Amino acid sequence: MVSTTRAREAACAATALVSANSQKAKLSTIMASPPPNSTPFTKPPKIDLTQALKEFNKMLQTQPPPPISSFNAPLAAVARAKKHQDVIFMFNQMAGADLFPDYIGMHILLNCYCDSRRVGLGFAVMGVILKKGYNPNIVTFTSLIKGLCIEDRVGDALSLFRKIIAMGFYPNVKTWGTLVNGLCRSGNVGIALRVHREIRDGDVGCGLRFNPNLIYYCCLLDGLAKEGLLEEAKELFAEMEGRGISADVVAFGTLIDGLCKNGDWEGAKGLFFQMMDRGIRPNVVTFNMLIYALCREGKTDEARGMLDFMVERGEEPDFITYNTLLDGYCHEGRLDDARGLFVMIRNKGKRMEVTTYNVLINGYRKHHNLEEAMALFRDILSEDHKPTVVTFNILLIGLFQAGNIVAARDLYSKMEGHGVAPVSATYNILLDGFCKNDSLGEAIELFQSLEKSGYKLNSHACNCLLDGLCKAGKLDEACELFERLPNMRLAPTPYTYSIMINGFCKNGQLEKAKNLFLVIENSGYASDVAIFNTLMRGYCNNNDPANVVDLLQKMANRTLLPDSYTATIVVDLLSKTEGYSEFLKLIPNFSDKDRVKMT
DNA sequence: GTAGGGTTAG
Repeated sequence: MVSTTRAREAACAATALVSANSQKAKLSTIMASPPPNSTPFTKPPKIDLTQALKEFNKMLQTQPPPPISSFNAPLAAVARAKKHQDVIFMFNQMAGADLFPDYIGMHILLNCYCDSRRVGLGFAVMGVILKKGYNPNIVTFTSLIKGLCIEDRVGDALSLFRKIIAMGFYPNVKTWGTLVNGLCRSGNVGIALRVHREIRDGDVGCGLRFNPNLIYYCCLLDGLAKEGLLEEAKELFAEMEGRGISADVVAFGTLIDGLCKNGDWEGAKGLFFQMMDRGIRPNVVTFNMLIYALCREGKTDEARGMLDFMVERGEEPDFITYNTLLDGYCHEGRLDDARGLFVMIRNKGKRMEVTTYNVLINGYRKHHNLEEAMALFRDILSEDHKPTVVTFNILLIGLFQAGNIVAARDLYSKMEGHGVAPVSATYNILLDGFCKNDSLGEAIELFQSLEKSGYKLNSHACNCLLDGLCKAGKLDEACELFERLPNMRLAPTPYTYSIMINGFCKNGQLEKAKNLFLVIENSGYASDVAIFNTLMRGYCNNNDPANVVDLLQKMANRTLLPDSYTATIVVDLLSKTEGYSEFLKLIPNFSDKDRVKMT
């Protein structure tokens, strides 16, 4: 939890960072010179896909066909561009011409399946490799481990890793990196760290030599930092450097970002200076992280200072820099400053990103200035930009919030003409908007027409309509839809249950509310605090304090923490009912001040 | 010619 003191320190640190002239002077000398120890990570050259495909098609038509191995280069090029569908299409074309890939080609296909969440087919390709009399190697297994991680089959990935070691294969830094990165990305940072220690300390046997590199460490570092395990991250950073692997701008950036997001500005600042002392230039990403962190703390002035500072240092801000600061201003309600920045960006003469417009439009929308928001929308059109679906979504929300259903309808009807297709979020906005603007009929109509057209509606869409139906007192229709959810292959969310319970309560059907609650309880579904709150609110409003207390007791028994909404119910209960205050004290969780968060 | 590829917004 970020404390206010921390936030204040953060602001001071950042101010110091941008305002202290001596430091600035020092920084400028350091940063003007090229990094002394730079071993920059060089991105692979941009692949000319058109060229690769042309080459491929030419080979495909050549008679007699060229050696099979010559197909691998274009296949690899398209695979590297992550165009998995295209790669598979290419293999199909080859099959159509009776061309069967060689060992390398089969690995390209296998990896392609693994990357596109079809690890099963990856294993099938390995089957073919074996059938053809080849042996899988560590490359084969590395791809499969990645595929398993992508599909969240972490246990399988780990057991495959151990199995291949037992079979005498030697995982290398790429295999470890794949496994550790896959574990981190699938939310298993703790396991990733354990595996790392296991590999590092040699427990995996087989005489493995642990020779990690910067990329390997960065994967794990990022995982730890994102998970908020900063102590572990710092330790790992030290371990890495202790092995003679010097951090670069990315490694520093990863840790700095983690510290920022954890509110540790002193630590972040320290690292930032340490990095510059080493002659490693912060790049636009580093600055963007700092600007974001400052904005999040509400320190937009310091963030602006940071922007000026980076420009002074000759680092070009990108659209993320601008969007971040713009959003910071909007968040604070400083729409004039936002507009000023926006104009400044526009005057730079570079092509604006539509996302930049979207940020400002959303700012105006949030602060109920629909006129400015719409004016910006017209700017997008007149400046020959293309609005995105996000632009429309923001404006639709604004128009519905303003109760301007006519304009919302009109805008929606114009989307297609702008070449923008609605997405599920758009439909949800419409359904919710119609319901909340006394146009339940229109919401139902839209819902039905979407269903009829075979559009896969999501739970959120159903929730919108369910809420609309309940609030309009159409309980029977709501129940009908609720019962239809399984047919639509949708599972009710906690919010769905709350809507239904609330609907019953509001219409005086407390018994039905309770029954649904019991169904949820008995189905083994973990009720969340919101579901309890809804039912308790219903009892409270119906002057049934005994049942409220009963539910509070139930919550306590399963250590479900009350929230601020629970608190309002309790306050309400105490204000209108005498004799319950003593009883409430007996409820363990509620009387334990360390566990109750009622802020 | 096949495997990991790392930091930033919404």
